[in-house]
Amino acid sequence: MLKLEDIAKLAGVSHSTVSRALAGSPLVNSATRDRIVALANDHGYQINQVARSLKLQNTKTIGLVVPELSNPYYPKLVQSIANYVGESGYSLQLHLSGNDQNHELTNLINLRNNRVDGILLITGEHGLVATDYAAGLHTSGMPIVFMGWFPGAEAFDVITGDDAAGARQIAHHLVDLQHKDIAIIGKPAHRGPYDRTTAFKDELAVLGRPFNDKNHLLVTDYQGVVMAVKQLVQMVPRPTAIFAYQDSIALDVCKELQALGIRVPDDISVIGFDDLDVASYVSPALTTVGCHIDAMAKAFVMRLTERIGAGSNHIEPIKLVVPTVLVQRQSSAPVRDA
Amino acid sequence: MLKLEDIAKLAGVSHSTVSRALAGSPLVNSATRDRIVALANDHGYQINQVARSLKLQNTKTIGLVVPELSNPYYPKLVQSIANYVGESGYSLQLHLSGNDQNHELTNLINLRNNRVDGILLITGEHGLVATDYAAGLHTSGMPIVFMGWFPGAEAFDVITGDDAAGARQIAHHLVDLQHKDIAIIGKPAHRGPYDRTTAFKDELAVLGRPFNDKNHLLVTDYQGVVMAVKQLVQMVPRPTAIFAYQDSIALDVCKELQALGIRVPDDISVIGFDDLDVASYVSPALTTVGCHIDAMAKAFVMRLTERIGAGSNHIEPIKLVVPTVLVQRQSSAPVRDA
DNA sequence: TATTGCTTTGCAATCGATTGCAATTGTGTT
DNA sequence: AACACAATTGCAATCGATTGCAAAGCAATA
Repeated sequence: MLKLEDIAKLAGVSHSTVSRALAGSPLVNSATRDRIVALANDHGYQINQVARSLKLQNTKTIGLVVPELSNPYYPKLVQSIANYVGESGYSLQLHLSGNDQNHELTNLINLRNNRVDGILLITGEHGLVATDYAAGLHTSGMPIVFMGWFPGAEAFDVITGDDAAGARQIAHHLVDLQHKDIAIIGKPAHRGPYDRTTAFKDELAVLGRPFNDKNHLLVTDYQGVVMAVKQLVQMVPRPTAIFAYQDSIALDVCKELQALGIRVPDDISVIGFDDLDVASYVSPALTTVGCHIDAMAKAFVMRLTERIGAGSNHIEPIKLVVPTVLVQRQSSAPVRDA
Repeated sequence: MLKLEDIAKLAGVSHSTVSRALAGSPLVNSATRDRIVALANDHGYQINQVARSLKLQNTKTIGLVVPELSNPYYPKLVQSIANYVGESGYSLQLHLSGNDQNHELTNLINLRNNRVDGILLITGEHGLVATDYAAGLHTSGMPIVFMGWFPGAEAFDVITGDDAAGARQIAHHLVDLQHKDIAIIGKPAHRGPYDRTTAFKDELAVLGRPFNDKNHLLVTDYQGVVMAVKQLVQMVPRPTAIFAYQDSIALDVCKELQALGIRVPDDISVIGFDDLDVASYVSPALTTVGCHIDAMAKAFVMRLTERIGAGSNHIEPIKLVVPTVLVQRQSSAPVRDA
């Protein structure tokens, strides 16, 4: 692999001059520069970014920690993030923290060893796991921006979808459709007070339809959904609408209801949260709430590059909340007359 | 950020000794070693991988080039790849070449500048785009493994799903179900002679049901599918089965058929290719062909680490073909009596 | 005490770039 | 011809690690 020195010999100048020439420095005679650039091209010289990084103390690389890619929500996000990172002239180092995020700490240590210029961290079901280490990174000056809520997030740059607002939109939608007996199916909340289900219940109360907590079925996996749906259809009065904590659960719920011969939305309306691509494929297409993932990714990346650009200057942490949109499809309908 | 020198001062030794101690070298007195390691931990020393890379001439990083993540086939792959890459002790640098792969060359140049230890490249619709550059990398000794077929692939390590075999499985399946009037919907083939549709037609001929080429509708986007489906249902005789080149198209086909009041599979059977997650969510669940993505990813990564491990020794290129599985779901059924 | 040999440590070069400063060259002025 | 000044170029230090080789320390042996 050619290095500056080699081009320098070919051109009969010193490696300093080659370095300057390739960087387009005005300190080198333009004729010399052109000659050097031509030589470098002809011989296929390509800079050694590792050496450059060592000298300049930056790597032009951004680290991304994301739980996993099986849940279709993440790939959409990563796609957009990768595009913006690339556009900003950075390379992207991808680390998966895993479903249970047990690699989060290792991921961060790796990123620090690799001296990435900044870190984007997407939290998962368990919020932020490597809290202390992340905080240490932050105070030691490593630019880092989070996506997702977690306790203590106020001290950092955090971007989230407006979960609470989305939940409220769903509440309004169901009330508009005259639903009175409403159920929630979803995992226990790991994201703190701004949780979707909490806001949903609160808003129902505000709208004069206080939520009955025995209608909140806590499930965590497919088996749980199967059980919950069985239980739910036998309730008296039977709920006419179900709010599932996330689309993937909503899809399973629809499947189970249909398996039991119950029609969606004729008998029961089902609403999800996330607006996955799948949501529009299934039949009936799922009514759900989502936010503009690309806009979110853009803000995420831009905020980080700002921090990187600010160098060691202190920047006040901010919280960015991205608005949500209710996407009405076929799985929700007005309640039928009894 | 602490460096070896700093720990050396604290311990009252030279930075060489610290380097050896942290590397667990037997050349340093065990008492000294323990003291140094303790000091390093206490002060949170973390190695500078950039400097290490420069000296050792390796980065412990693998580059991955993949077209995009919106097509749900890729995230599954990337997820598995990322896991195996991590397990092997490497970091992963992710580059998206884009739908039309117009970033492929830039991606490769970047990876080379960054001196990754090896490259995994997943080709897309257009096969390999940056052919010359990739070949140059290969001959210059950069370990590189491809996934997907492209002209001239014989000279490199290539891993593919057994597209041809999968297509043949589908042909058999449809013939078993007594289908005679069969249509294909799919984009023009960019992957050369081993193309899915080609093998499909060939096998039908072998089975005594020669395919009529006017039943092959070439479409490239959603609008195309809409048109094609309209055209198809008016054919005389009307095809009783459709083979879609890939799941995403099959899903759109089902949607359109249903919109026109045609039942799947009662009136027309539809079969896809890829076995995306979505395929099992939709109604009716899609019959399709897939291969074990995780196994494929594993082979992909292992082959690359082998190449990296072999250093500059010449290794014969190999072609790895991963078998496919026919997944029978609800979208295919025996042809009805007229 | 001098010699040998082993264990442990440090010196200094090296990886390939960037850049402040000094040195060189060339041009214009008197 | 002598000098000032600007435009180019090169020297050498630096980034933070690894490692071959020399040197120092120490114990055992003659």
